Amino acid sequence: MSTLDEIAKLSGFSKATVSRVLNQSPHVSKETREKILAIMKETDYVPNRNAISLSKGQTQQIGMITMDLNGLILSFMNSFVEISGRYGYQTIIYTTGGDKQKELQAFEDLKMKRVDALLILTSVNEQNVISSYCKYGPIVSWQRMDHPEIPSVAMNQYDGYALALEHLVERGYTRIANAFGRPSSINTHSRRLAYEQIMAKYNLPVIEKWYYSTIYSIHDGEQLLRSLMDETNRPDAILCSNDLVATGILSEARRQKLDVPGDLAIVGFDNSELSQTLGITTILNPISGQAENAFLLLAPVLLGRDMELQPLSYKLVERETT
Amino acid sequence: MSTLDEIAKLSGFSKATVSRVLNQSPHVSKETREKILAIMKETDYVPNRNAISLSKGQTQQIGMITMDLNGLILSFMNSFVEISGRYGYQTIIYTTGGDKQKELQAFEDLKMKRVDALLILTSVNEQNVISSYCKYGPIVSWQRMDHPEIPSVAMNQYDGYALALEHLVERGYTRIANAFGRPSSINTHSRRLAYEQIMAKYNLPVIEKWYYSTIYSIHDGEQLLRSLMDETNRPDAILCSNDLVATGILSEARRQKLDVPGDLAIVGFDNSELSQTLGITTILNPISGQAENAFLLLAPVLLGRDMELQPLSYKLVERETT
DNA sequence: CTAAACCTTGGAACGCGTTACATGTCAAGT
DNA sequence: ACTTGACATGTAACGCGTTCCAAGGTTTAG
Repeated sequence: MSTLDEIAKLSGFSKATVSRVLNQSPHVSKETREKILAIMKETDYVPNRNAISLSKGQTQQIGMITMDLNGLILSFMNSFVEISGRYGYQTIIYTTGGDKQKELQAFEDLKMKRVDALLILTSVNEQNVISSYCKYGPIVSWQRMDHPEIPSVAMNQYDGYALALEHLVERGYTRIANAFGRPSSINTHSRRLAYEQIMAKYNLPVIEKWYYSTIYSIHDGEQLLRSLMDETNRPDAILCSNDLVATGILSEARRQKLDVPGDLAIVGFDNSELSQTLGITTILNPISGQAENAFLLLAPVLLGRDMELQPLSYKLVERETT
Repeated sequence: MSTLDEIAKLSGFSKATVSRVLNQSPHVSKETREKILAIMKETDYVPNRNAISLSKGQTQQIGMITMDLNGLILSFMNSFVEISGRYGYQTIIYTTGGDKQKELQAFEDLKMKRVDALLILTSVNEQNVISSYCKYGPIVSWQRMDHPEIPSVAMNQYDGYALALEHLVERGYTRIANAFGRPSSINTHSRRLAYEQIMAKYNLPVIEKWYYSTIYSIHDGEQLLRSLMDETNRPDAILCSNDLVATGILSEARRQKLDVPGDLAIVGFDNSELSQTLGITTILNPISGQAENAFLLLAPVLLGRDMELQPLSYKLVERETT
């Protein structure tokens, strides 16, 4: 395997000139360039990425931190890999499984310059631990972060939730339950706020009993509906924190012979493939757009130029469950 | 940002000794080690990954090539990232979108030593093009490859398909249709073979008309069943190439008021999350096991030691569609 | 015809660890 | 007392491009 040095010797030019050829510098005469290129071809020369990274001080790699890989993250990842690839950046995955130590490894890799930047999808370390790594390279987050140095591309779910609520109210549903996720999360807070404000707007009762928390999965959704079946005064609609929960509720409703949307309306969140397949009304969460914005936020540092973020908005996707 | 050289100077020892401390070499006295470690802590020293990669000649990174990211690949990826991480390897994603040139980039990265090895999930380049890169590092494939130098962890689908067939026959279904994928693929070939042999074994008719090809997605499944509705002599069971197709057929069957499994039995393939959710009988494809085997196949070159592959087998997962 | 400007190319240091080989020391073995 | 060997540490080359600065040659403008 030949090296740049060998090409230099074979061609009779200096390493500097060979390097210029490699980097398409205009300061090389045509003949020289051609001679050197010919020799490169002959000797099957390929520059060594590690040497380049070492001397340039950057790797063209972006680390992506996530607890696990799931359907939602997939679409984010897809778009992010796509757009960053377009600018010559590779994406490298750090799945932490929620382990703080493992997650820290990603931050150490930023410090060691294995990656030029980090994208946090979900993280478990304290924010001040994370922010202490900001000096080593740009970090952006999907998940909302309360730190000025770490911008987040997550959207305020207030708008999306309000959209869903208005839709339900319009359709005549008044007894609306909420399946929230993590009770302390910012998203839950926004949703609750939206719920209370919209209900107030239409003079509808806010029933705190119908705030359900820590509902995340299909299974949680199934269980939630099952527990509701025993009650006499049941809600006539359930707003879910994601499409998985909506799926669980829907399949349990079918099992219980409830008419959807007659007896019960269901609204999911995210517009995942699952909701498309099953015909669940949901809120389109512009995830690809957020992924692109994540990269655009890194651009100032990575590419040295500001790039305008694209404006994003939630959309209601009406299907058969409302 | 301090360097190894600075640590050496500050501590009064040579670079070699500092390096030994870093690499936990036993040939350093306890006091020396402690002194050096103390100085490292003080100066917030972190070794530079690129320098290490350059001098060691390897990056501890494995590239994963795929046309796109989808549900099935997710579980493969999850396991692969997990096991390779356990041995200190990072995974870096190359999504090609089916573009040959983009895919070649991954192979060039192997040549340039950006990655130590490659894992092909789906590729579009000719096998002899791919195999010409074997000399630059180990390459394994999920997708079956007909090249001696590129081992594949894909399993012969004959067994899985036979399992599904035996199950259907046992249940009394005799008019069994096949929804195949790519007609020329090895998998389709194995499935067809299994079909013909099992049908022969039970003296059941093989109806070539019921070989459907290029059926991949939910949408394809829906369409297939719709077209079947017009026929007078309908199959009483459909074996699908994946769970997506089964999902499509199932939801269309519901729409058409067909009784599943009374009028029509459906068997999927892969045991994806979707099939679990919807209660589709399917064949469990041990994907995580294949992912682990993929890494184990790289182990001889990467870790310098042979590791035993784990034996894998298909399993029938009975649910509500048979 | 000369000075300023430009183009092409080279020299050498730099980025930062790793490692084969050499040296010096001290204790155990005979 | 002398050899053998284990152990701690140093020296210097190596891995491979990049880039700043300088220099020689040529063209252009005045």
